[in-house]
Amino acid sequence: MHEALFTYINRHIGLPLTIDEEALIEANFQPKKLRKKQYFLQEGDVCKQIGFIVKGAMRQYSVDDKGVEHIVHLYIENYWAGDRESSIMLTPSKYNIDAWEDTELLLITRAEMLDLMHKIPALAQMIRTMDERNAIANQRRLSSTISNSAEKRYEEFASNHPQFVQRFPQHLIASFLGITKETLSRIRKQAFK
Amino acid sequence: MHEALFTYINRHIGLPLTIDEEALIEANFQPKKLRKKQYFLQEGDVCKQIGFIVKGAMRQYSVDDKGVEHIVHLYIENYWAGDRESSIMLTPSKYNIDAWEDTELLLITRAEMLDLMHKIPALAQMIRTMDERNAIANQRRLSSTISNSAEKRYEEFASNHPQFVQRFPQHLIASFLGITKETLSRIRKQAFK
DNA sequence: AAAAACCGTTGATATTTATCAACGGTTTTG
DNA sequence: CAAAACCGTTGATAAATATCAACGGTTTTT
Repeated sequence: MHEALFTYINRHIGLPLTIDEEALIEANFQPKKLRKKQYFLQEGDVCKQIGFIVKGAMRQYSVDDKGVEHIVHLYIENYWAGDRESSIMLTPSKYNIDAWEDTELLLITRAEMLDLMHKIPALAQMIRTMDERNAIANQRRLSSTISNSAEKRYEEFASNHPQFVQRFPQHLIASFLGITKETLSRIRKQAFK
Repeated sequence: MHEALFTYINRHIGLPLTIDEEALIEANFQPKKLRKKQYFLQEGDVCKQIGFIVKGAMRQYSVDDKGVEHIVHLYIENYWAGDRESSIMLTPSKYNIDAWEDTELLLITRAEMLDLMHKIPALAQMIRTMDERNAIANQRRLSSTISNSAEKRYEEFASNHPQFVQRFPQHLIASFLGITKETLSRIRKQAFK
């Protein structure tokens, strides 16, 4: 099960991991299975661990006063799920994260991760790269959200992330884009002619 | 002029910088003055440097097909201005950054910064903290943008960032929030009764 | 000091998007 | 396998927000 993680890490660093490093990583990442709909994080709890997704799909969302869910992140294989703010600040999370499909995760706490990063420089490098890519992706999404119409936002998303479009139902994609499912349905109909 | 940077760094690390470290930093950050409206970065150029703002105010924005500006960031003292995506990927930027007020900056290239981070561990730690805070702020902004109405977004922004509200004109704040200046004007009028 | 640019506001109107309700066709669950 | 939950769609309507044009009061530039 840890193979997927080794592959992921090796793809993001210069020299491949040594046997010893792999052993250290294996010892620190705890496997966990979630069945569809099970929670990984619930609003109000502190996010103590982050999870690398080996297999499956998850979503992160907040729930507003009216009970409406707002999807802030969608995750599939090779993504890291967690609430960074809660995890770093040790504050109760405003988000829920649950499994959309049956999911296999590898879990690690922030403290363990920091420790591992000291022991395995390549891992530290990988995390930095991951953070950068993440920052870039967030910047793009933010920019798209404040600059573009719902239609353009969807087109952009669908062309950049076709895997998500085919994997998650439309109403989740709509929420992720900050629009209602009805509006997305109409946008797609429109785009089709 | 570098004093402001030392103060900033010391506020974000455990032990204060040594004399030698301060000298090294001073040697690597190049002072630069921009007059109001001067560009720091123009769309199409690669962002080669990032700038620490010692004094002044700047804005980062894209310009759409219709010529409308969309403000993606507003900066004041103690902020770092730059386009991370362009800087890391060495791709032409989609953004402009210019001085809203006369501004004093300290500039450094990415390569120089990475080098400095190796030589001064505390600086590396500071940058990591800065990145984390930034990631958290972006996450919050994104969440607010997809979940809240224009009115709520403005209220949240005004209460979290009063300095910006008093320092930048309303039409820039509006653009930053992804709404028009007329809508913001009406929201404020509404809120006032 | 005059001219020009900038800024916030307002009114009238158009466009975009949300809301509410209903439906038929899945898929999941007991 | 029957009931329930889920999913996407559509229509009618309402609400939020954008657009366009104009104004008076700054502030900046010449």
